[in-house]
Amino acid sequence: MARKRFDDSSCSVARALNEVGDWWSLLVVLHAMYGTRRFVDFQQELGIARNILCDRLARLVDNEVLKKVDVGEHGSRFEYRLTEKGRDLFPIVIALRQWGDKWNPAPDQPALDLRDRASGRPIRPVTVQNADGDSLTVRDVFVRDDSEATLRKDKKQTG
Amino acid sequence: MARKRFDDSSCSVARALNEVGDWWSLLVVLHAMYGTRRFVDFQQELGIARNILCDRLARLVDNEVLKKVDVGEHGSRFEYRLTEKGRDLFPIVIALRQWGDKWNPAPDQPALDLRDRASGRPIRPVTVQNADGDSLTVRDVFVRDDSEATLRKDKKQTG
DNA sequence: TAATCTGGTTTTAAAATGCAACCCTATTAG
DNA sequence: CTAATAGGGTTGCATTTTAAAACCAGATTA
Repeated sequence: MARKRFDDSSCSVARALNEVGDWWSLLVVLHAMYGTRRFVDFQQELGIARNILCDRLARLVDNEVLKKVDVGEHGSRFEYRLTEKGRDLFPIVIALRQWGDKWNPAPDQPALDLRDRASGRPIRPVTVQNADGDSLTVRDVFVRDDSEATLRKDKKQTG
Repeated sequence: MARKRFDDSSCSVARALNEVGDWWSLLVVLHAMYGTRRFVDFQQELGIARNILCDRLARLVDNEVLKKVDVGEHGSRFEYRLTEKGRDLFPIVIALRQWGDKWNPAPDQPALDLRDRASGRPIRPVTVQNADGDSLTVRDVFVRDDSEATLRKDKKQTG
């Protein structure tokens, strides 16, 4: 049988992956962040099959990550632009890029150098931080269980 | 034909997605961060097919996101534990969770409450920051092109 | 000795993917 | 005015992946 979906999963990570967790969607979002807006440009830059690109764009529009804008200009009639929800994927995309650059660096070319437009200086590595802005590892955090405040049972859950 | 792979892509995001960008891998990593280590536990918590779990665990071990440890204890003979590379996915997983909680909140239950173990206070939203620690949007950054320092040509590239 | 647990592999059917070909509208070239 | 071309898709088909369930084998427990 076919791929399982997580639409109604109690885990928000699973629900997020349901919207942008397949092979192409996040790459489409990435290129949209770099300024790509037109169907043919996505297609050529990504090397994605046209029907798959159609499907991904439609799904991203359905999920309100992109919006489809009718621009009546010569030839190119539609543009796909990021919504606020889509732009909000920025930390995820950058964190993925940094992880890839760190652990699977391209042998020949250097890592992409992203900089703050205002200062011209490089951005920081994306980290999880506490209220004071100190970076935390997975071992530095705990889940404050909801039931902790009321009743202690049924701990294990997907998510 | 089958799924395209990005092993040799010049884009580090594509290479990262090649390792953890499918439907299950990141959920496996997520549960590993929550403490899951044994095959059967992953299988039950995720509701994943056993053959797919086998494949994902093997791929994650191949990519050095997990390591397979032989523990000769009663019954459970292997454990899958996160490597440093795997633990380094922490910001990505948390950013995904926060994005999911923000844009697709579960109707009934509240968002997972992650806290700093030391202070007991909630963690911050994961953001991209400049050198001073100020949060940046996608519009606040630019790519310092490598060729910018030498020669200005051939701008467009996957990644 | 039988039942059970762990960690798989095999089989089978349903989806997803990639490629190429086709379609329709709007623009540009001649 | 007609032909060629670009944008944005849709359709058909062969190949891969996936999911589910059945099966398997070594070690432990009953």
